[in-house]
Amino acid sequence: MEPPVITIKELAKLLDLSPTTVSRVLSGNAKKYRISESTEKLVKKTAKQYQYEPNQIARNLRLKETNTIGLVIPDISNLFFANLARIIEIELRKRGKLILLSDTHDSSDLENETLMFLFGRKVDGILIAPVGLTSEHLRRFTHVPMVMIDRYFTKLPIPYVSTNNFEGAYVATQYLINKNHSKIACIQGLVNTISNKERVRGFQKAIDDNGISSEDIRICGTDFSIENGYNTTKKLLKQASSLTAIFTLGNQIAIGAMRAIKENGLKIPEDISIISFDDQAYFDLTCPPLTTIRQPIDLIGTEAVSVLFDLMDGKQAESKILPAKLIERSSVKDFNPPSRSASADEKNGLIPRSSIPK
Amino acid sequence: MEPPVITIKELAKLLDLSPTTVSRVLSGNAKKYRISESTEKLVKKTAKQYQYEPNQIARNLRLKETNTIGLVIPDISNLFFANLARIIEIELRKRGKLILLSDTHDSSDLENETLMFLFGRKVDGILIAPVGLTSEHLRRFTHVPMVMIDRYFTKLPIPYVSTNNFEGAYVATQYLINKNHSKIACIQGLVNTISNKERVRGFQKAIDDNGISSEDIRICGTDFSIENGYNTTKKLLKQASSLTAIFTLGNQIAIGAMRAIKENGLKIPEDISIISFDDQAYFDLTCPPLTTIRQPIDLIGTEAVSVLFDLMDGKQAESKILPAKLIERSSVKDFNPPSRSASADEKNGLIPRSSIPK
DNA sequence: ATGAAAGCGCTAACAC
DNA sequence: GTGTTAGCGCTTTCAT
Repeated sequence: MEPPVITIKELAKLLDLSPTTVSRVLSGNAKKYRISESTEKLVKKTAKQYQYEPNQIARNLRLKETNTIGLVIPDISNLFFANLARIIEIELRKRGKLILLSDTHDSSDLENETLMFLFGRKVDGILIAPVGLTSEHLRRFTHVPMVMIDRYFTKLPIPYVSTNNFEGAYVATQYLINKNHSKIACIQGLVNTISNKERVRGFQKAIDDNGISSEDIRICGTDFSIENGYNTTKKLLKQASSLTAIFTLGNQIAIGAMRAIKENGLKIPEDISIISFDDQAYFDLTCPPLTTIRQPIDLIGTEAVSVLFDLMDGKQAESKILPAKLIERSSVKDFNPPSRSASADEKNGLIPRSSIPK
Repeated sequence: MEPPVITIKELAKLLDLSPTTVSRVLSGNAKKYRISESTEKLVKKTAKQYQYEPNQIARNLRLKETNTIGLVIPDISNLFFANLARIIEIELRKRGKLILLSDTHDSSDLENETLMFLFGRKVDGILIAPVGLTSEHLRRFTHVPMVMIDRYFTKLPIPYVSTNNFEGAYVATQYLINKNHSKIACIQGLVNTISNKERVRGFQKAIDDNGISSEDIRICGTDFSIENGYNTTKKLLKQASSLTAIFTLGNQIAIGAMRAIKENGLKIPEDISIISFDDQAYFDLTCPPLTTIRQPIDLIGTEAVSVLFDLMDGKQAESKILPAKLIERSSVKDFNPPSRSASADEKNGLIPRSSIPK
């Protein structure tokens, strides 16, 4: 199992040339340095023959660039980030960059550690969806080209690309209200992250604009996980019996919420309506198909990469807030009592929520 | 925007010490070289003060190890791989390694290119779910520690960790047959990959073992995408009107298939039953909840990393085939004509498939 | 208890 | 057209 590695020096000796010449040919600068065609050919042929592959580490050290971009995200198994990672990978590959991936599991400590690592690796740039709870540790890295995606901090001199979370949440909430819901729970994600805060703000604004009493609504939940969606919904169903609709602030929260609702023998939307932030491919197949606010994931990815490259080129880089879009399916019913027909749950001996008086 | 980078040399000058001493302290070898406690403390303090962070590139060049593992997968936005990536990330982080991620989009060319890149980056090891169509290009990299996950080649001297695809598919098919299905279509993934071939083999074996005529079954489809699931199902529904069950060989294929079935106004499982390879978190929420064959994703990830580290330690490394598990939900009905009740589709003017005679 | 010097593999001034 | 040399930042013999 002999590693068949050949260096430029060895190649040079083999060819009875200097490493310089070999290097020049192999990095495509033969013309520029007027290397004779015969040597150029010979070098290339021999390199191929010996399967020469440049040692990028040495190259990086010399050139002070690594063609590597750090991608730092909170959870690669969340389809939102997985999809984002995919589009980013495509964009970066086009530009000849490789991804150094780090999953922070929503831990600021891991994030900080990771950034130190990436910094040590001399990545050319960083694309980060920060955990979002603290921002100060990011300041140390403002000298490396960095753009924040999804989650961000406005007070940092670091550009960002994200969804218009406020507007998306406002639209979702208004949609619920238009369908005559007023007893609404909002199950939020990681509490102090900006995307969460903006969504909550949008929710709250719509509630206020419509003159709905703050006693009618609930804002609860702790993070973007399935478990949070599940546990919070379970609690809500136990406590707030008059609830008619739930707004989940993330795709995984929605899964957990739907699971809890189902387990409790309730029907969506007959007994309780649900709408979620962040659309995913399978939401048209759930029971029932889920009404959502879709984020422009591909656009976020391409824009983020584009902004990062502007930054690396020393150009001016502007933050971008991209619009979200309501995808209407059938998980929200027009809550207009009295209900037209008894739901299937009566068979299970459960009191259908739709018959509970306001 | 001055990059606050300080090197060991500068630190040494500042401290009026040699780079050697500084290096020794900073790499935790103060004791070993009997550095005086006072200098040790001073060095550490100053390093911290100046936020010294070792240049890993230089370190790598010298040490010939990068603490980086290449992770090569066909599609990071496929939840199977996203989940795999997550568990692998966790395991590698425990061991102080970073991930160089590459998405090959099921292209052997990209895969080959990527491997060259990774090789040039001198990754310590490679975890790869190869595209799986060709294997020869992998031979060039047999000198770097590598383990294949999910897809693999038995003829290569490279260990692998995967699911027992044959058995899983056999169980799924037998399950269908036990429910009295015989007109079954199998929508496959990327045709020549081993995971696909093994699943098809399991399907075929169950068919044969039960004496079902090959004319009753269909094996079609091209790859693991949602689109393939959708298009193939559309075609099947048009052509094979007597079909009673579909076995999809991947989670994304299942999404596409369900979407096509739904679009055609058919009901699962009343009109057509469906079972899928590769369970995902949301499959208990689809309409109806999907019966699946679950792969032990976490185990695949931890085992793969463990085998890779054995390899890197020069130890013997064994391939592993892990068991799959049937998750029974409600997308397969007992196909026992005559049907008990007319389905809802009659309202739409559609002839329910369940009433089509064998 | 500490330092000098060499070298990892590459590229780029600066020769000629 | 091609070669010499130096150096990227680090670690590690070998010295003292």
